[in-house]
Amino acid sequence: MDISEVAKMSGLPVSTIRYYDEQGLIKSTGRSGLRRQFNNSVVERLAMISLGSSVGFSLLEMKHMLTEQGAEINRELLMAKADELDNQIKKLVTMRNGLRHAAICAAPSHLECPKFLRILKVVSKRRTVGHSKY
Amino acid sequence: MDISEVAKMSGLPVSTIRYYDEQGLIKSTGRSGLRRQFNNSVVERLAMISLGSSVGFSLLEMKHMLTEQGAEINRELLMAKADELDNQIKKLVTMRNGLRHAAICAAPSHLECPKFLRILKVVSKRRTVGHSKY
DNA sequence: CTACATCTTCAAGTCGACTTTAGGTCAAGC
DNA sequence: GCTTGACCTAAAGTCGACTTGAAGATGTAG
Repeated sequence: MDISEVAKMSGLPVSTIRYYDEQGLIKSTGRSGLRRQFNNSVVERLAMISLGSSVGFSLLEMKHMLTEQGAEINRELLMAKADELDNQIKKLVTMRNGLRHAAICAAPSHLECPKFLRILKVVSKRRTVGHSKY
Repeated sequence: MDISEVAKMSGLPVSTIRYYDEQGLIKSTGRSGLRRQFNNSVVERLAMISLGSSVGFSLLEMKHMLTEQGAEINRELLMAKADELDNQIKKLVTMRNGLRHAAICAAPSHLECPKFLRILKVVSKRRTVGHSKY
């Protein structure tokens, strides 16, 4: 299938798909003339990449996670990434609860509300989901 | 307090603090000579900003959420952002479960595992936490 | 009073993740 | 056989979030 078909099915711009190809995140099955050809599986792979980046993984990280033929190291990596996500989820929940509270709180400024301030104590310093080896 | 003191207390680089000041995310209480002076409250504000960006909010979004003197519109905004986080949390949980499963799954490639593929169906198209008005 | 550590500004540089642009290729339909 | 539309590459541009660098000002210790 042609790249525009992939674009339609995945909802991603053609330019992005080409970019992911260049970066080695996806592979075409070959060329027809100079046109890249893809099979259906690339659509799932793209969905996975989109999900990954939506939760804060870099393209490089996604590349490592999506290597073909599950190697040992890969499974460990996946577990490690899952743990990172657990951490991240805690932060999100903290922030969400904080926001909901702030929205109904009577304190003049959110930063003057003790309940709101308490949530800040939970925060660690990491800015993104993953900074580990991969 | 001097900027380097703020840096020490917040764990952020001086350059970042100056940058946030330029961007209007924080305010100094004034200058002593040409040196910015800050009071303790800026440390909580910085913690809040860090938390926000760690969960995917842009600096501009954080700026809107942290305006002083809770205006009506602000509380609505906070609720809206909390809802966005709820969405985001669902995605994180989905991804985490998917990763954990993939790590123990027997399928040769994760993308061949039906359970793993199922999680992809949950995915929406949003890449970041917020693309709303603010 | 002078040295110097610490601040200042402003401009330019970096990085990831793309997008845009310019110029070129090719299969298909008229 | 020529036009057209979908594709191609390579290079440059963009955007957010900072960092770095150069050159200058200032508070404080000796």
